[in-house]
Amino acid sequence: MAKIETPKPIRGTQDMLGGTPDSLADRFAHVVETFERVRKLYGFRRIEVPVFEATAVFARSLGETTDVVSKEMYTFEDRGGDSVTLRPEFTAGIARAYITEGWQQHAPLKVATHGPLFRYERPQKGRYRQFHQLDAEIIGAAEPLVDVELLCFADQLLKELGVDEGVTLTLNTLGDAQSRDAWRDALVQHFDAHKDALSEDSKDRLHRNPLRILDSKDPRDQAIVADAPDIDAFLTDEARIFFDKVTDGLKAAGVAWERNARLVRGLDYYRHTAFEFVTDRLGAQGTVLGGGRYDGLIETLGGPVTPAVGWAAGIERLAMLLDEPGSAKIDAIIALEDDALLPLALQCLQKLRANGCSADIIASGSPRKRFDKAARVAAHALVSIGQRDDVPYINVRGDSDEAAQVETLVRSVHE
RNA sequence: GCGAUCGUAGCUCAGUUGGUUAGAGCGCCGGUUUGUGGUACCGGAGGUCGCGGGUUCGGAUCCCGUCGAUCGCCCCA
Repeated sequence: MAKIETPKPIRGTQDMLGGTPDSLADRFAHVVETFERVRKLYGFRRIEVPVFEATAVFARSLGETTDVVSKEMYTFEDRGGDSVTLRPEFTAGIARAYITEGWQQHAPLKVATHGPLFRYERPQKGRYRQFHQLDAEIIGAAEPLVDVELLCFADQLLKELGVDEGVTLTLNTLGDAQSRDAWRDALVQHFDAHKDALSEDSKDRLHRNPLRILDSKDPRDQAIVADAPDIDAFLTDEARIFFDKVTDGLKAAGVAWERNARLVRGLDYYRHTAFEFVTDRLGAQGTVLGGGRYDGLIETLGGPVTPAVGWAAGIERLAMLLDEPGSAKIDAIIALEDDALLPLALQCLQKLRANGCSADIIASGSPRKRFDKAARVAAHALVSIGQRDDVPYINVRGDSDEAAQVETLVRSVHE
């Protein structure tokens, strides 16, 4: 008989198993739980949006020339012949839902979600083809206060996760459409003048996405970038005032930040506030949480002119920054030393669980060695069940409060 | 898409300049202690040495290709 070959997992996907002290699965869950808790503190409503959308949703809102759209999307034709795409990010789908589901009636609307995203990229540390993000958006509010609130949410989340050490908020403004366009023109002019000295990548970026030259890592670009004009000189009065209000608000709220005049965002729809929480602890993937204001996006998707701000955070990246949570002990582990007593053991198990005590049982392998196995399980109480001279016994070992409770419950089963 | 490193039991890894039936620890299964005992002893199962070619009398070991992993470029959370 030919051996059945097990299909391999898809490149860039991960399987995660919890239950060990350093397990990614447990850290992952902890990040999501913390997000859910803090999200409620800030009054963000929970939403769910589809994992796939009509391709146009992403192509139009992210910009056709962005790398994400031009070469990283999982796009395919469904059986009906429609082009659909696995979401590479959250914002576009949420903006679409805002328009098509009549969520405008709730504006200003604070929403949050989390889930898997898909991008066809070369996997490396902190970067996967199926990855997961936390996401928060405020739609239909133009005030800088809202940007501040969103950043406070992000800041508190990182603090509660205990990853704020070594993570800094870097902030910039891209101005309004007028400011941004003027700045962009000036940058193109500047870089075009030094075109020959630019790296190959940046020559390409010059036409495709000139703003991105600013954060090029290529040494050849550094000197030219250093002389490039900042956005500040091109800000309209309104854009300047807006940014000042955001920074004043952060100061009042006690959120630490640093200005990075070179910070731009990869996607076309950003305006005004742009920010990233960055760290040097994740290799090449420095950004742990990033976002900004995208006032033009909803209009681009065929909706009414609607201001909005949002951010997304990589769950895997946050999980990697978490200090080892330490494996949680279960309350009781039962060692079944005589299979004849299985019914009694089951009664004990169910009694414990029904009363809120976590419990598990070792009942496989040599009965003799089951106690030894159970003793190695991280548990508050070790319950051994067996019989001697045909007399059943239950022993409970452990000296914590949890162990005492376990003993009481177990004794109540077997009198 | 480009570059570098790596790929041996379920897991972590040893395998000297290519040379007989490829090893260890952990885990798994069983046995020993007639015992209330977490650390002991003995035994067992489990490997197409990622996959495919090539060089050679002979390849886990050398060469090429391929797939995968890791790290970086690009891009981004």
